[in-house]
Amino acid sequence: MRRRALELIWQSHRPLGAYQLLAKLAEEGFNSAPPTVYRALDFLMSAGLIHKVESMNAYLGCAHADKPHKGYFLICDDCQNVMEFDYQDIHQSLIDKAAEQGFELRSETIELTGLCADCRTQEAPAS
Amino acid sequence: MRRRALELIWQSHRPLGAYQLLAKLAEEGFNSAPPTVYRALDFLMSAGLIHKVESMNAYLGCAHADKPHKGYFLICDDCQNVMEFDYQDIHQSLIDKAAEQGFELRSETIELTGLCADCRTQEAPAS
DNA sequence: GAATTATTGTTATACTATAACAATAATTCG
DNA sequence: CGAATTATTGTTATAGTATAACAATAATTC
Repeated sequence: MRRRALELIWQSHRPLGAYQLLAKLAEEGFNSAPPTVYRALDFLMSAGLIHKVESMNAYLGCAHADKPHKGYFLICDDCQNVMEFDYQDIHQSLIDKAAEQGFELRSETIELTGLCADCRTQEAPAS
Repeated sequence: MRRRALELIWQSHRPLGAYQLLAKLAEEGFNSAPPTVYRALDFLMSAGLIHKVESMNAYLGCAHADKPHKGYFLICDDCQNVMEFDYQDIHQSLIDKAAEQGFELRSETIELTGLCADCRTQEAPAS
């Protein structure tokens, strides 16, 4: 059931809401009330296999399940596609910046929105 | 009513949930059902006076209401206090990083958690 | 001061998430 | 093995966050 949840999240190239996932699982006969789904999501998150996109209340397969705990996202306002990226420079800058204020960094939520290359092209018809 | 909402958010030094705000307004006689409060929050956000902390579903007074649209937060896991900071280097790096992928940046959600200086001291009793 | 626009009120409901307890399945270890 | 422990899933109810849709009032414009 967790495995199937993960597969469904992976298959979607945009973030999936918990209840969207629930519906898909239900279609397949999994008798999945909200707690079941949220438990699966929690498990997959703590296993570092998915991330939560806080600004969308949605869940996304992690692009590199090896390195734990960094989900930096580029979210297209138009098509909702999400690109995950990893940016060591920024990570280090944030650690340093936090440390300057005596703050010990534990987790980072970095969610950027805008227009992806494809949608920019489409929104500028007369180029 | 928007003014009062803003004052209440400013008075709180940690992020305020919409329903917490609603309760405070109700105490003062404002007959504020959820839509009223959310409308005030939307207004204050689009005016650049407050930010939403996505990872907490809570709202926070903006530390520099002049420069629009940048809310970088350091959130203490322990005491929930939030420090807002502005970091031009990171902002520029993000723009560049996004542009590398053909992405036109519009908004940034940067929410960092960890331990603030005070709470670090307290959690390390034998120092 | 009538018409327009902006703001607030009201009711109902949708969406997101968890608490609390029950049942079942998997694992451990004598 | 098989009882005890631990992990996972099922079930019911409810808490918490947010918005739709329409009504009423207040402010502004001309």
